[in-house]
Amino acid sequence: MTTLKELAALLNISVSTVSKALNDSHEISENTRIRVKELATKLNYKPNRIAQQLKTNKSKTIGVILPTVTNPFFAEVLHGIEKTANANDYDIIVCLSNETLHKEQRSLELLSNGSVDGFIIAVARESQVEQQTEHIKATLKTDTPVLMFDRVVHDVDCNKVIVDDFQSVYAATEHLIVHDKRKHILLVSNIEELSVGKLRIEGYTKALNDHKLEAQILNLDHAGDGDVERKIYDYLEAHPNVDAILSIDHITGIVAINMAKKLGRAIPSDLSVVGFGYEHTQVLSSPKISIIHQKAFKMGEISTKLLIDNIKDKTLKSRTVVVPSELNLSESVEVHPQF
Amino acid sequence: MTTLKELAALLNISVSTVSKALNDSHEISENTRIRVKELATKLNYKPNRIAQQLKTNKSKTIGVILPTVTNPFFAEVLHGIEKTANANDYDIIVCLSNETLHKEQRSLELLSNGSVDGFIIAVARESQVEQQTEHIKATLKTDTPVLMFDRVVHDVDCNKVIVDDFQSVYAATEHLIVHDKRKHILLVSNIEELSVGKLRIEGYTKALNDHKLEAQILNLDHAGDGDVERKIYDYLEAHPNVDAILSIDHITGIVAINMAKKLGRAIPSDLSVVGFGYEHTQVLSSPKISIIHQKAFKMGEISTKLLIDNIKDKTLKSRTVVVPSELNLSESVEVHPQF
DNA sequence: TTGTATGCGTTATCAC
DNA sequence: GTGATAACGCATACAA
Repeated sequence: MTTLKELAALLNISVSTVSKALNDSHEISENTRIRVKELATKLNYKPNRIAQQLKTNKSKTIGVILPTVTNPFFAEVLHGIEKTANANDYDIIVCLSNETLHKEQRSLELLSNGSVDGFIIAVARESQVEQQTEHIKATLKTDTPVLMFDRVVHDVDCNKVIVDDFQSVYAATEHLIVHDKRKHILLVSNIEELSVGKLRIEGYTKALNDHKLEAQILNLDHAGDGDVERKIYDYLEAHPNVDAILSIDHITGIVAINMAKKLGRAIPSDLSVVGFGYEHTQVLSSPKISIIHQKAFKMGEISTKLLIDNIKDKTLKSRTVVVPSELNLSESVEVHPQF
Repeated sequence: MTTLKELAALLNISVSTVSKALNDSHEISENTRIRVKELATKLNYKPNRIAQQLKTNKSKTIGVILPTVTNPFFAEVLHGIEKTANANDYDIIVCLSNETLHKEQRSLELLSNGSVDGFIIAVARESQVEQQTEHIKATLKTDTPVLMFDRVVHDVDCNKVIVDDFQSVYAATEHLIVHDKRKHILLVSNIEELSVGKLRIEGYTKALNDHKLEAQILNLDHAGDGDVERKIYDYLEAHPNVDAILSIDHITGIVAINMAKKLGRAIPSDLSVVGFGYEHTQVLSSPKISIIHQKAFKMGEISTKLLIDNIKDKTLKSRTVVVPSELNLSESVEVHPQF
C-alpha cells in the first residue's frame, strides 16, 4: 500500500506537504497540488483508514449485534442499517448473538475498544428473558452510544426503535371481529417469552375483551417443526368453531393455512388467517394470508440515523421511536381474480 | 478509554513496563506485573484495537460483500462466516451490493485501505451477467486475498467455494425419472441469467437427454410476484401431462405446489415437486416439497477457513472447493403419517 | 508556499 | 527488571 512517505520521497517534498496537497489545503500551490495528486492516483494511493482512525479517535464504524440473520425480519433490518450507514460514510461490523447472552456480552466487550463508535442491538432471547442489562449499561458508561431496537430492555436509558406490537395486533384482531365478523379467533404463538410476543398477545387479548369475546391461545414455544404442524392440525380438528387464526410470527400462519385446507376449511370464507410477514410471505401462501407487515427496512434506517446523531452529539437525550406496521389484507395481493 | 500512558502515570512507572507487564513478559517482576494488572482490570483497561492494527498492519477483519441478505441462502452463509471468523478472532464488515456492480466496486474500493485483511464475496447479478472482473482483479493485485463463493467469475485466479449445481440438479432430475417414473418434468426458473442458474439448467437438460426425455422450461426471470403464480398456473393448466416440477430457486417450488393443488393435482401421486430450499422451506409447504438443500452454513464456514489460511500465507495457491448439496425427499419430513 | 515537529496508542529494540 | 526511544501512517500546530 502506498503511503504519504513514499509519495513524498518520490516527489522530493515533505510528508506534510503531500498530506496538505491531498486534502486540498489552501496553503499549497496549484502546481504541487497537481503534481501530488497525479502521482497519488497513478500509484493508487489511499489514505490508511486505520491510521486516520487512530488520529481522529473515531472508527466511523457501527457495531450491529443481532440475535440471528436467518429470520427475515432481522435480515431486512440489517439491510436498512447497511444502506443508511453507508450513505453516512459508516461501515458496519456485524455480530450474531445466536440468541445467547454470552455471545452478546462477548461481542460488546470485544468491540468496546475503539473498534466502533456505537452499537445497534436487538437483544438475545436469553438476555431479554433473564432481564440481563449489565453489559449494556457498562457499554453506555464508556460513553459509547447504544441503540436498541425491536427486542428492548426497558430498564436501560438509551435510544430505542420499536414496533407497535400491541397496537398492530389489536387493530388486526379488531378487523377480524368487526370487518370479518369472526367470533372464535385462535392466536398461535411461538414467541410468547419475548417482550414483543407478550405485547402482541396483550393486543389480541385486549381486543377480544373489548368486544366481549373469549381468547384461545395455542402456544408453540419450543415446538419442533413437525410438532408445529401436528399441534395446529389437532387443535383445529378439535375446535371446529374456530373461524379465524392470528399468528404472531412469520411461519405458523402459513402452516395454519395449509392445515386448515387439509381439514377442508374454506379460506377466507370459513376461516380468516392473519400472520406477521415480510417480503415474500404472501407469495408463499395460497390462498393468500393477510399479514401485519413490520417496516423492518425502515426500522433499520431510523435506528441508524438516530445512532449516528447520537454519536455526533452525545448530549442528546434518549428517544423512543415507534414504527407503525401496516396491515396488508389478502385481498390486496389478489392480483389475479381467478386465483 | 484508559490507555497505557494513564496506567503508567498512576503507577509512576514507564509505559513500556506497563505494556510488558500486561503482555506477561518474562523480564518483568512478579510484583509489578500484579500491580499493573490489578489497576488495569480496576480501570477496565482494554488495548486500543486501532492502535494495535496500525502497529501490526493487520486489521483482523474480513470484508464480506453479499448481493443481499434477505435471501435465506446468503443469510445462512453469513451466519457460517460470522461464526468461523469469530472463532478465529476476526471481525466481519458486511457490505450489501444490492445486486449492483457499482455498489460492489465501491465497497471493495472503500475497504481496500487497510480496513480488512481479505474479502469474501458473492458477486452481484449485474457483475456476473456483464462478466465484470476488473475490480476484483485490482483488489487481488494489492495483495489482498479474495475468496469468491456461489456466484463465481471463472476468469479470476482466487479461492472459490461453489455448490455442486450441475450435479445436484442432475441427480434430482434422475431421481424423478428413475425413482418416481416421471416423464414430463417441467423446470421452473427465475435465475436463468446467473451462472448457478445456467448450471442447474444444464444438469436438468443433461439428465433428460441421457434418458431420452424432452426438456420444458418455464422462465420467470424478471416476473413480478403476481405474475409468477399466474404463469405457473397457466402453464400447468395448458400442459396437463406435466408429472413433475423442478424449481431451481427457493420460492417457485412452493408456489408451484399451491397452484397444482388449486388445479386439483394430487401431490405427490400425480405430481412430484422438487425445489431448492433452506431451513424453513419444507415447513412452509403442504404437501411437503422435496428440496435440494444447499449447505449454506457450511459454505460460509469453509469460505472463511480458506480465506484466513490465505491471509496467513499468501503464497498458497488457489483452490476451488465444491460443497455437495443434499437431496431431502419430502418423505423424510413426513414426521406424521396422517398428514 | 513549504517543511519540521509532535502525537494518536501500541509494541519492539535497545540501553541502563 | 526497568525505561527511553522509535516506529506504524496520518494530520496539524507551528516554524521558516
